[in-house]
Amino acid sequence: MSEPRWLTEREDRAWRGYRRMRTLLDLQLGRDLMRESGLSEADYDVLSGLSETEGRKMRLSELATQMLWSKSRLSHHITRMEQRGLVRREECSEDARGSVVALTDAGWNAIVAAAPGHVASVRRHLIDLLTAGEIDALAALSRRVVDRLSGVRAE
Amino acid sequence: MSEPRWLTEREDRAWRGYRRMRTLLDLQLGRDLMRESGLSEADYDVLSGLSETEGRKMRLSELATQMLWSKSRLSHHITRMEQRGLVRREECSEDARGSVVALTDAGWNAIVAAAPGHVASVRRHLIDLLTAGEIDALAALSRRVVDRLSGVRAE
DNA sequence: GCGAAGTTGGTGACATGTCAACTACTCCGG
DNA sequence: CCGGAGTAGTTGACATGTCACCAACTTCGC
Repeated sequence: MSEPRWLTEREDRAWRGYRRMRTLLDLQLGRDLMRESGLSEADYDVLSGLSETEGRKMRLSELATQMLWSKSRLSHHITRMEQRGLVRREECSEDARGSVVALTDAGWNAIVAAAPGHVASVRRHLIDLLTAGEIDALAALSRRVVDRLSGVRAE
Repeated sequence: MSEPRWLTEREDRAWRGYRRMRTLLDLQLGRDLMRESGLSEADYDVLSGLSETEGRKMRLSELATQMLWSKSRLSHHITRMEQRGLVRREECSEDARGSVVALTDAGWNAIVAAAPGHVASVRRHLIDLLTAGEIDALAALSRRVVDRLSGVRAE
């Protein structure tokens, strides 16, 4: 076992910076969103995912895959959102094992009401602080990281 | 209320990319770490923070501030780590309200054993996939975001 | 010194996420 | 058509984090 390649000072700045940003940004965006619309980020993501699909409904497993959530997590969360009237479970006609999550009117209204404020919050705390070059760098770099991780199931 | 400034396509790529990266990277790093050393990322961060201080001990509130954790969260987590023998609570001589968290030998050994693998994991899944320019861009951009959020307590 | 106000850390109730079964169904080779 | 393997979703037990509140202590104005 050879001496590990520790991070250089520059690499360490990037790594620690990324971690701090992640923590603070999440917290702030979540707070803003909750205060303005009573939704958690998780709620917002579910509603947002559904709102973008044809018919505003989707198979549970498809939604879970798209969101990178476990089926269990999504199932629990959908149960809670269903109790709040934001979504509705429907039977799946093609596959009797499956179920479909559909946006209710209340859910649609909630996402429509929340979106402008949320985008503004994302701009205020992140996007508008970045140069055009940084925007593109962030997109490129995260794309590369995500692609590699998506290909590698376990290592 | 005017039409909100939605994200442009480039901005959206950066934002969604960032979010996916965050989710996948966390998951993978956490898995690697847990498999190789039996520590969660939270455990690692606590041990790492303590290991870098003079005397390997720190006030609870100081550690919480540095880690950007709530005192409550840290208190709960320290209780759990204490039960596993990784840290120890000590009374604070200067302030009888306070307490000090100290690294035990087991905790020190755990972080020393875990660090090389964790750094390798961070390199493999993030740092080594980035160009030098991207490293610096990430450091600069996260610095800016963090600074702004640290100044703004509530908005 | 004293009492109000702030700080420190701990606690319990609760929200959320993970993991490992489990049920019900589909798919496929023979 | 049957039986076993695989898949979809649910569930319960448990780990973790949040929030509100409390007790103990410090600090500060008077």
